[in-house]
Amino acid sequence: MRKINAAVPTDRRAERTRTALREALKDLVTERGWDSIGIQDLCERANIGRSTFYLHYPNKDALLQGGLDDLQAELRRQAHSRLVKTSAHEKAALQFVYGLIAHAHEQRKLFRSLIGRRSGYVVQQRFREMVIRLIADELPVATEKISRDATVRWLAGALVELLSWWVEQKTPVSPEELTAIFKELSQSAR
Amino acid sequence: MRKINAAVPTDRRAERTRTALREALKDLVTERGWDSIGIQDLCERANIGRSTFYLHYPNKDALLQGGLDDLQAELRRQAHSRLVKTSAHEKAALQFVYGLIAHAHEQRKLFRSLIGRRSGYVVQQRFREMVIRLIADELPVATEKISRDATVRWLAGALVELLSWWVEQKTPVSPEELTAIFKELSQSAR
DNA sequence: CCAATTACAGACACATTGTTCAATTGTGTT
DNA sequence: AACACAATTGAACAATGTGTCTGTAATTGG
Repeated sequence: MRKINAAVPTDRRAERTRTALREALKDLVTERGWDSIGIQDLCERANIGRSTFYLHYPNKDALLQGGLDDLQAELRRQAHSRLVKTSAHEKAALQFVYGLIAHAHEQRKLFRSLIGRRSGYVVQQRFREMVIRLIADELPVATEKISRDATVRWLAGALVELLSWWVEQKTPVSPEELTAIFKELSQSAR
Repeated sequence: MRKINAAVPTDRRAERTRTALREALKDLVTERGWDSIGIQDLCERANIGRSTFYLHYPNKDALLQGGLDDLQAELRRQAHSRLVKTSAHEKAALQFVYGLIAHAHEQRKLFRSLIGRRSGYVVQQRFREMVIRLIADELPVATEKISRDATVRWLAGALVELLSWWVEQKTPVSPEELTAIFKELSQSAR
């Protein structure tokens, strides 16, 4: 394995190379999914020599990993800023759900490649973990005998799958409707 | 692509070859996950010539799909036989759920590698698709305004995620309890 | 301007995939 | 038991992709 400078590049060329690679990754994942993408393809799309790739990342996963941190940070930021905007007297639990759904609505294409059928495992996994954390934060403390963890996972799985169904619909229902559907279906969890 | 005889083999040799391959797949997935397994490895483990593999399956995915198809068929069979036994006024849907959970219980290690953290994308995807099919078959026809597809996906996501939580627990609740939990949580879908 | 860093194309060894083929072995059938 | 046929085998093959290494050219920061 070769030594990789994983830190923030000080050189403009390195900077350009990396952003080009990340853009290429985003595009290609959106178009063709994760598995079918080769390093060849990434480099061609990014207009980068293939050997240059290995100067920055040891493999495909590392590239994804790098980009994903940023993405997740942004998702959380956006979701959070939406959350604060919702009025304080709407004290219903799982307020973030509408925010998340609305966000998925605006960035439909991105979400399709994120959680849709063709995305990669790492991405889906991360996204699910994020939703699990969000739900774990907001779910009222369990009163019944059903394990809270179980409920959280159950709810998160349902939400993610519902979302991934939704973003692939051609003429989807509105974000408000979807939120209503989800809350209606999930009322047993309250 | 070569022509594959996908039908039930009439020849014992073909029968043996296929079961050997499926056993090898099960073992190897349990040991090493999905991604790192090559067709080489499968054939060595199954004691099969590499070219023989391609006489039966076009690729790794197809082998997995075949195994999952069997599982699906068996779960359906179980569910059906249960259904006849249950009294006519207990028209409970989703009979297969207990079968699936019990199966996951018996083959805990396999399921951990199948749907747990270490598995690959393809496996999870295929598994989820199977659950979606099973649910789609058994879910009562929708009466409300909520789209049936949405309900199916919602339910499938919840079940799969609950399962994947369960198989990673150290001291898990019993299969019966888990089934009860699932039905309790999902009652809004009925 | 200069030294250091980065990019590049090309070539290399290596692994994996999927196909083909002739020879051999096992099977179902009569 | 003998037959025709289907399955298996190992070897060889092209094609593709990966990761590494080289010498050279181009950009960069100082």
